[in-house]
Amino acid sequence: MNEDRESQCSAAVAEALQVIESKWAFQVISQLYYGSQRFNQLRRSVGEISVKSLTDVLRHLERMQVVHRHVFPTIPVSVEYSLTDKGKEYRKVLLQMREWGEKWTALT
Amino acid sequence: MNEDRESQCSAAVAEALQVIESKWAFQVISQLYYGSQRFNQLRRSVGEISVKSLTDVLRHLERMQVVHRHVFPTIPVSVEYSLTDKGKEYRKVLLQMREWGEKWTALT
DNA sequence: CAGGATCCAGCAAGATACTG
DNA sequence: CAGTATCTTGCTGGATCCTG
Repeated sequence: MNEDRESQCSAAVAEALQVIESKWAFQVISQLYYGSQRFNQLRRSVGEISVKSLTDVLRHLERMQVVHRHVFPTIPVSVEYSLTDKGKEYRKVLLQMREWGEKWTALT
Repeated sequence: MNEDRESQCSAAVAEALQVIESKWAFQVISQLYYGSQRFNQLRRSVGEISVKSLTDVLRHLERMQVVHRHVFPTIPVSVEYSLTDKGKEYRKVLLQMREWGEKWTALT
């Protein structure tokens, strides 16, 4: 039986799903495709997101190794967020979504 | 400026994201790849899902035209759920997720 | 500036009981 | 069988205040 294969596949998809589990994740990732951004900068460009939500999603993406956090010891400190290679390659998933979305929304 | 292009792209991705917005959607869709299933049948194969949650996600997927609902006027009635063409093609997205997931979880 | 801590409202989602 | 209706609750996520 190929239950192992099954569950492995599910696990892989689950991992990908986790990335965008938060409703803000997609927007954050999209913004970071334009280049690294600082916290408040990101906050503004994303739009109506609370401090808590942004930190939450950033911590989440950081743990998933999709986003990298770089602290500059200036005064006051500044922190830059950028996509890791893993994060950059997630674009493929998003592009596939876009392709699907465009195909099926076109013929409403 | 290409803001239109931008927002169109976002909308397309948003559409795709909506499909799996519910945490059960992925499981339901996966099950339906095996073929159409009836309500309680689906309930059992998905696992620990409440009646409400299952009806909710099915209604949602139905409105997104990802799932088709077919009622057989037997006594008692039986209802079969299956994937539409739009739903079947969503597999591409899932496969892309799987590919990404497998690549990056392999090297933990 | 970049968050940590806390408080609270609102909704998601489960359990349960009932129906055509 | 395939739901609907209702009640209840746990957790999400926003607002606010505070700190290194």
